[in-house]
Amino acid sequence: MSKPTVHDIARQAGVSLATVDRVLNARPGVREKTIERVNEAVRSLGYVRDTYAANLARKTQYRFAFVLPEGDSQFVGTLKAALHEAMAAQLADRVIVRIVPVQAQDPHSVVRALNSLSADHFDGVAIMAPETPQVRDAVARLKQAGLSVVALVADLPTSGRDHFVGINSLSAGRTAGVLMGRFVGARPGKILIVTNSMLARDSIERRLGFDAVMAESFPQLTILPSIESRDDPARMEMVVARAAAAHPDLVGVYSMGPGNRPLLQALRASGRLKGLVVIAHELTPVTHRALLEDEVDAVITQNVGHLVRSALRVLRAKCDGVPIFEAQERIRIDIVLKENLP
Amino acid sequence: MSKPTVHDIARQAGVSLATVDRVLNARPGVREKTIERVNEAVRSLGYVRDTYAANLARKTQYRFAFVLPEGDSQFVGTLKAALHEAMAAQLADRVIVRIVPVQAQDPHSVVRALNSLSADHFDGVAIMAPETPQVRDAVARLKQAGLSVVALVADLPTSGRDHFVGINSLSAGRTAGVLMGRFVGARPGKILIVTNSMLARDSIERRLGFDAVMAESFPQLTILPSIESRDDPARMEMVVARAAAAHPDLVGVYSMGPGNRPLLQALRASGRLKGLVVIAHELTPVTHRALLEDEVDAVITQNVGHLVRSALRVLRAKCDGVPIFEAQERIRIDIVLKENLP
DNA sequence: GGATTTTTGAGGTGCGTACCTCATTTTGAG
DNA sequence: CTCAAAATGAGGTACGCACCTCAAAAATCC
Repeated sequence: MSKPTVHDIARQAGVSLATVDRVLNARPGVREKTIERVNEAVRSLGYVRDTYAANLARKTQYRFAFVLPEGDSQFVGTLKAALHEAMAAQLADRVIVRIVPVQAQDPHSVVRALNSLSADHFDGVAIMAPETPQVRDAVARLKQAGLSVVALVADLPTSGRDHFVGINSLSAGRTAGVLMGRFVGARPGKILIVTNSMLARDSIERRLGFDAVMAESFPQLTILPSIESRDDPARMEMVVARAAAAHPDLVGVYSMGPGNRPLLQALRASGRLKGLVVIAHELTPVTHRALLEDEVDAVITQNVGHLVRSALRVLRAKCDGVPIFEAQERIRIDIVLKENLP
Repeated sequence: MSKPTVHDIARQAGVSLATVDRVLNARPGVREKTIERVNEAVRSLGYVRDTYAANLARKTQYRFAFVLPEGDSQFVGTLKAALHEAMAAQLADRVIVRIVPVQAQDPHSVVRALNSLSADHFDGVAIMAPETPQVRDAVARLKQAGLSVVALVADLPTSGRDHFVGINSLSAGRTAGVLMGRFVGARPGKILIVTNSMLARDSIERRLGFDAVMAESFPQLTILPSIESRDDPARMEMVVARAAAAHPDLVGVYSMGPGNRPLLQALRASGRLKGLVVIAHELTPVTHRALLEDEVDAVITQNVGHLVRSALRVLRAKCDGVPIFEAQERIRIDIVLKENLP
């Protein structure tokens, strides 16, 4: 009738509770034949361990670290807010999270932070940082020490991380490209692409996706060389203003990453904003407001709530050694217009 | 250090465990002053009840019914699949769900189903059915009997349901309108709107949203009177074919509800499909495929996984009498293009 | 067949909470 | 002040599971 328990398994398999316990928790001292009998009972009864009761008994605390860029990035701000929210909501039971701020653009800072995380104090780490050889090695050390590691927002594919929680940058770039092409319409013109740094893997991939779609479907649009702001708002404003002035036939702007505030300021100052199709990434207070004001036409984003909840679920699953529920952990590429603002 | 327990509260408030228990579970026999003391301790320690331990002790089972339209609607199919998935994944602990199929277009069938749900067998109900006076009364009876009721996908605003899990139809219609207008571009022409029935509240609201955007921003487009299929695939094919033939200057089609398969078939047969902007609702195998084949330009949808998980969470929260976490329960209006297909 | 090792059983404890019973103390009314 | 009623305390049991110990049974070896 109701959920089978360990007692039911013991009865079904004709063994004692202690033996069931040994099998379920992979403790030694059980004959292969008996293990089979118990597993058979588990299968036939459809037993699933009550993880909450288990954790209650085990009085485990999942200790996770979130390595996040410090500074005044609005996206990271919303991410942190979502993290606190997820913890406050009882969602994340028995989970204690420590946020470890790093200077993301400085690999040494990241490595120092990662090396400070020992298995004595943490069971898992979520890392949002650009991929560098040093970071890759540090992740390998963490894995060696027995920690679970997930990459957050930006993937660390060669690092041996357990999982990546985030969206596919190529698809995100393609999505931005299609929206740009269709929103601009038939008129020819130039497209400006702005980013923080074209060295980051996700910038490269977004650009690749964007370019591919443009070449396939919108040949009437010319893409200008990327403009890099290098984390400097003043520089962003200057180069954008210059580009706007230099290209009277500009029809669209694609902002691939952070720095939307100075970008919009420069475009406003240029007096060209209303005539341009602007596509930006990440829904933050700035882009939210810009959507409402019709300054930005579309925002490609990922739900930060999903990001952190997925990261927490995956870390827990990895610690428990249970499989993850792939369909739930796929982060979607959200398209936000003024009309479907959350 | 770690999470405070009832023991900590008892100590802090200077009362016994029994008294804490009486206060926390609203049992009688405690002086107002003492209740205050305990609540004060709860607040100062930041105690939150461990709901899993609580349910373990209480050995409650949450018994929920999902009243869903029967028939071969693809959307309902994906919804059921998501429901089974959510139950299979240990997400829905201690929750047993029974799916109650009804003939959604027949109010009597719905009412009969609702009346069959007694408080002896169920703690809550999620209902996906059109709003009618009979349904409203049946919901009132359920509420009276002490069941929690949430409306699913289609709201029952006047019924006294506890919560609505779904998207705002007006916004969904506006979103479709903007995409239609911008994708069509500058060329003038006619827009065809197809739906199951213009009597359903959500059809009406989607249409209102769509029309409003069109009138505001895309005056060059003319909207034809809605075509209703009345759940009849053959009728759908016929009326769509006729409309396609009658309007050579058709530039777009907005499908507001079910029936995408016969709609697309008719459009294919008319030979006009490739030249039209087609916007449809709900991501199903049919619309998924149509996106991949460039037959449909955009799909407005809601994540069925979110829908069912949200419904389950809300029902649980209502049964527990705890507040719901609004931000997490807001279902987003997803825009799906070929490029950001999940 | 006897000694040794391996496997199994029986039972207890605790996790945080609910719910119960039975004293004991405190309070308020007369 | 007395006495009944109300409020509180002390303690137990259970939920499903993990983890522990010690004894008993079974298998294995020589």
